[in-house]
Amino acid sequence: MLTSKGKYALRAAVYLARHHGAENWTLATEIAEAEAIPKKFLEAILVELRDNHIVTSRRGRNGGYRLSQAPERIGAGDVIRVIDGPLALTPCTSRTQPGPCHDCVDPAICTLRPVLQKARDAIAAVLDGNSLADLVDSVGHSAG
Amino acid sequence: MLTSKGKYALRAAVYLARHHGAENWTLATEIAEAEAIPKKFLEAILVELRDNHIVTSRRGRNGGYRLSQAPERIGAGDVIRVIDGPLALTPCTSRTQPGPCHDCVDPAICTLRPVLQKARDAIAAVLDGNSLADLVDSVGHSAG
DNA sequence: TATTTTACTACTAGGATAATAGGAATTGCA
DNA sequence: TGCAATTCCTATTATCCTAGTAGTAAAATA
Ligand code: FES
Ligand code: FES
Repeated sequence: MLTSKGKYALRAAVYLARHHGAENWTLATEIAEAEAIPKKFLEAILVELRDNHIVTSRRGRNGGYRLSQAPERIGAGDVIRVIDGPLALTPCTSRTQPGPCHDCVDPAICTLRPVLQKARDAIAAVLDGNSLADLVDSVGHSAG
Repeated sequence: MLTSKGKYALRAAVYLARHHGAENWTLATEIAEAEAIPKKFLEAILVELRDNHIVTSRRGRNGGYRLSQAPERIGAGDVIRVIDGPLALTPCTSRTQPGPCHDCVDPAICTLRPVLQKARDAIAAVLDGNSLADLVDSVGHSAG
């Protein structure tokens, strides 16, 4: 399951994708109200997305947030990874943040890993294969 | 990510699959030692698996645990669902425990659901498509 | 009846989640 | 220059979840 934070982040990103334009800065307040996300919580999320180069921010009057790249070039998986961590089901099958499984007796002959690896690949294929732009016009008819 | 509990459960189930036989009862202690799982914790896990008809138990001397069905008929996803909950990334995309997403403004026109639905289907295809028997002999060459 | 083994109930330490609060820093405008 | 808007930063909090541990009861067998 995604965390609320992860869902908020994805919804905010899709909102920015929907309102994406050359010099179009969107206010945190606007996103918070439109998507019913607690404002202060959303601010923290946007800062994390900024630190990970998903969004760009501008302070002061006429400030706000916008996507760092075109919505077509940002995958749903990119946003989720930043906020909720790796898509994989175990450290040993993560491609972006690989690590050892401390609780597996002998990782070299682990019987779980092959399946979990396939599961990760399947999840990543879907989440990385759908950009924010895809999500924007996916209501009712999701893309491949 | 799976929880440790979920991984323990899957490892225990694979152990039982590897030692599956007509009247072959395996001790919790044996599994715990072989898989380096805290014994008391494993007992609690096995009770949950029993309550959900994944394993069958027998008390007293010569007691123990065994799979309720042939290893070929139990999917990896079945075990994970019991211990870690739905495979889906959101309540709205769960097939086994569907529920509303309280934090989505209007679920009827949710832009996230189509992709998340595909993600769930992809995960479920892998995890339900691989039985415990598949896992047993999957070291190094995972099955389709 | 003694021993083995599962079953049940209760408890705990630590960490993660989902926020909230208050103010500092920056920018634009009058 | 000063004010207002807006992001940014640093705590703090309540609640739940995770990963166990401890002790005992119940059942089956020899
Ligand atoms: S080594 Fe990662 S699940 Fe076994
Ligand atoms: S309704 Fe479930 S993610 Fe929007």
